[in-house]
Amino acid sequence: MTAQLNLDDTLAALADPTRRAILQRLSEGEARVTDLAQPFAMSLNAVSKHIRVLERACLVRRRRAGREHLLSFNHQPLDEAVTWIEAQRALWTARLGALDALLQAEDRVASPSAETKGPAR
Amino acid sequence: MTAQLNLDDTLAALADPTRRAILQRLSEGEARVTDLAQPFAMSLNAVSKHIRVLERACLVRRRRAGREHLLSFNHQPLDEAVTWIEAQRALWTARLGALDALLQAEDRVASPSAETKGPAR
DNA sequence: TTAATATTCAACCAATAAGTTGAATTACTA
DNA sequence: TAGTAATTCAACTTATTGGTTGAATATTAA
Repeated sequence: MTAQLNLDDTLAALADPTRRAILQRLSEGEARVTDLAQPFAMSLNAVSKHIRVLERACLVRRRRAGREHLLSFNHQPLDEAVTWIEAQRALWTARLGALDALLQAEDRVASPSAETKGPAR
Repeated sequence: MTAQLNLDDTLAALADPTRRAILQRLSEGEARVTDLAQPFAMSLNAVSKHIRVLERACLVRRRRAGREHLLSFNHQPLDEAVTWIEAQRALWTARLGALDALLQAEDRVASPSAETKGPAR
């Protein structure tokens, strides 16, 4: 029931400027729903909904203290997101490396002797 | 008109497993729309739409060669995304560092000789 | 020229997202 | 106890998403 870590939810949660601003605020420390809502031009309810999205993505945790709900930042899903993105970049640069090696190999073949390739004419 | 780099679009584009799979494939090299669609259980049209979303996010580029459209991976928006995420983590750990320092300072006051500062009582 | 291939465009549908307003719940405070 | 504060719940609206099918547009091949 703990709405386990899920890249789809994490990235979707991050894909909204309001939610990113909320997270940014929370990465400086705990805050109440009302505090989080204050900077925004939307209703408290709207912010409450955004918070719920962040919770579903496990990016924020909630602790109740009387009538106040104290939200806090959880970095764990961010780690997962970065891991995925970095893996893509790694693949990409690996491929560029391989391509580069290939081109160099072609050079070694193409330059010394002549006339080996080309559409000629 | 080049649909400039935008974190919202980037993260929203990444928040879908089909699109991530497409990107993963493209990070190994160029491919046609049909090639990209082949592994999926959905229509070609659906994949075509996913590609359009990735293009809007500048995560893929398109080059036409006759009737074929050759798609390729562009890492730049990923860099931006990682930059944002890392910034949050940095804030977070900075705050934890500060909190830690604070707690240590309190320790120094509370345990040994006492009486150097603090709200006393 | 005709047929097949690669791709998009257009219209549609169901589900979800993002916001609203108003009412309900729960916990403090005077 | 009565009122107010902090928050969610419920219902509703509008826009977007992710998928479908069928037709249109180019380009290549027979």
